[in-house]
Amino acid sequence: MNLKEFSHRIGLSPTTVSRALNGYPEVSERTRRKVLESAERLGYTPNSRAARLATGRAMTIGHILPLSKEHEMVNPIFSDFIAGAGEQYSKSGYDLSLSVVQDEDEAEAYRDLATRGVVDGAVIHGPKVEDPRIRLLGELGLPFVVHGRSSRVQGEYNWVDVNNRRAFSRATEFLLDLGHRRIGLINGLDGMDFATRRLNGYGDALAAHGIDRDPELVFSGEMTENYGFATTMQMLGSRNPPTAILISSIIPAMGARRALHDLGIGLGDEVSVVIHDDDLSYFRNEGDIPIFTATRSSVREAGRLCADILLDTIRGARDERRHVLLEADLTVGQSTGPAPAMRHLIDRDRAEALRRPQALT
Amino acid sequence: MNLKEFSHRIGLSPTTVSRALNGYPEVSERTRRKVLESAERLGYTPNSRAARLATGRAMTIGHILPLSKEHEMVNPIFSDFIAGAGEQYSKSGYDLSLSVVQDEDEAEAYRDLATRGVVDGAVIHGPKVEDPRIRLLGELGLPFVVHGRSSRVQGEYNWVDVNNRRAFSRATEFLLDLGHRRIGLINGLDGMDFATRRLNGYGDALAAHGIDRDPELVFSGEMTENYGFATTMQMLGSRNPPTAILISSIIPAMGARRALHDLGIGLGDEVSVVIHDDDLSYFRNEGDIPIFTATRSSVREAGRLCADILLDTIRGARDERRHVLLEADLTVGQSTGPAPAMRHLIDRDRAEALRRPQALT
DNA sequence: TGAGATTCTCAAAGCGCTTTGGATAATGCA
DNA sequence: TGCATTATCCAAAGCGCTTTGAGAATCTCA
Repeated sequence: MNLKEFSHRIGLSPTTVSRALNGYPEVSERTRRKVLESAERLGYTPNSRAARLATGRAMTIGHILPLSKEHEMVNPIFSDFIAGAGEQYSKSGYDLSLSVVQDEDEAEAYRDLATRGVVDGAVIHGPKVEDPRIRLLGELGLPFVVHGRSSRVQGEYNWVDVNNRRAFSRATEFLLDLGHRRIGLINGLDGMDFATRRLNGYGDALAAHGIDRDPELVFSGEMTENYGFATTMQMLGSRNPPTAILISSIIPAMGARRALHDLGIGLGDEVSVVIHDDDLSYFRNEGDIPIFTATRSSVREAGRLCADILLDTIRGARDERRHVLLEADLTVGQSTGPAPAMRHLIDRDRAEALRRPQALT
Repeated sequence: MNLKEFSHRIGLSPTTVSRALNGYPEVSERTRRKVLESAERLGYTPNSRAARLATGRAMTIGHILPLSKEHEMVNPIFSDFIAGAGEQYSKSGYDLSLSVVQDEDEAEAYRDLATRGVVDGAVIHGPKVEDPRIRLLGELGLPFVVHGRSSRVQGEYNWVDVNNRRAFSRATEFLLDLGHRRIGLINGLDGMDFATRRLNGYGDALAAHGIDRDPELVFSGEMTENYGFATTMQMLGSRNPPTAILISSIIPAMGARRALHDLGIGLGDEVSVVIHDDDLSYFRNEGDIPIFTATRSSVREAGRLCADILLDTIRGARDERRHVLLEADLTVGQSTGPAPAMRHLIDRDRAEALRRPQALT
């Protein structure tokens, strides 16, 4: 049933019905109630295709999921992020359009989304250090928000990011305090902005303690379980292995744990591990004492925030840019302890305190 | 720029331009080339909102991601599935609309998608044993495909499923052959169709060997790491622990491995584990000898197949239903071995052969 | 060369909604 | 009661595309 027929059936003009349904003030409460009721009863729902053409609004937000030919991998945080964002879209009556494209076609995909007029805004996932998509969306005039930031892009834009640098310098400092001096870093893919910031945070803390960064202890790659396994194996098999490792995600941390197990090395005991925990719904690092000592920041919450910001800029007249910087608190779990060589040196009470679970914010 | 302006600029009528762009035969090749070229040069792309209204086609497939208030968890296979399906949609010029809703609102969400006319078809994820969505979509007249099946729903419909029963009876038989008699099952959530089929396959194999199903060895729940840990702990802490465990996904298998490790029990040695592996991109069970002995079936491929089938039924005139039943081959990895009590009884050569990696199809 | 067939092009009518500008009915105030 | 407001409602004009039905142009072949 279309508007014409529906309005005719209930003895009103299409105009009035449309106004009643869309909450315009020109229609009396009594009429509005009657319209809503009849729509429910007769099963009338306005056709969105027509509404979108008439209003010029797509009522849809675009997300692009790029797949690279080599890696063929979907970012494991993607689904949690989208769940968070999608929740907010639903609440505001927006739809979510997801385009899966080969990564070399990504720019074209954004352009397409914009010119075809199927979205009112877009989200940029996984920004690189110098990400061309930011400029592109700016030129296209499509409102957008970045999940993360792009260090080498100047100009203002909307973003929601974790304070990666701070989180990783905090985590590194924590390990340094425990007496660790050789600390490995299993980081995300080179070129990703978050990976760079984390590397810097790690480097900052080491530098503050006068420790040189050993390139043999720093890895970058896609965060799979196997990657965590392989890098941990490599580090621990070297002639000068680390006593502690920082890992950028809980997924490679699974691989690291496997490596430690295979080598018969005690986690949190002989080798300490601190992870960054995105609080993935199927992989909770929880319990009285979490398994891993971790800097945690919910990626689902980041999704919600991105959505809120984007919807705000789409609806809002004011043209200001909005940012959110999330702090990732460090929570001590079972995976960290005093550096082996230090164990007898460290004050017993202090060591005990450091092992106790607590938010160190 | 719109069609009117564009066609005027290149000295043609809107009709001709539209036909040229949409590949109708009424336009000469020369004209078509000229139009395509000019569109490229002048940056004209037809407005999809208008096209959708005019054609009555949404050129969009709907997926619904339900979130339950209690679990708050996103199915970890979701992103890989969607990546597979999305790939195919893109190739065919279809968009993918993703609705994130509270699970109690799911039926309403499908209804909404259909009546608002924003999708031409939909995919049903994670069907229950008796799933009302199948009937609902049938009534709505919306083409759909189910990823999985629903045992207690009669009537024909499109689906793509893994032969779960066969996979799990195979896996169970494999363990029985290795001499295991007490075999645990860490299964998916009760009520899910796939979980029921897997339970049946497991039960079939046990029954064929005259073994009663011990309810204390069967668990159902959401497949998180912690779930795998907790159930494994519980089983191995009982007075009559299993010597082998079947696990429905690699995620809880991580938890099981953690439990074994914590208890100091050797994986594949003292306790054997067989998993079902969805071949998640960030969690590959690979290597010369895979870590886990597993029945494997790529969920990404299932996504591709679902998309193909759905697009086919949307475009195709013929009203036949289509099914795909995927067989999950068993591949032997490092996580299985002869049952401890049997070890001295089993012929050495045979045991060796069973440990060797191979597809047993 | 011209009739018929073929190829190409076009004007105009939707698709189902929103929204403007104006008409009508109801209400308030003197 | 009469006039000015105000509260309701409506007709009609788009939104930008597709597609029908038909006309103009070109081609084919006797």
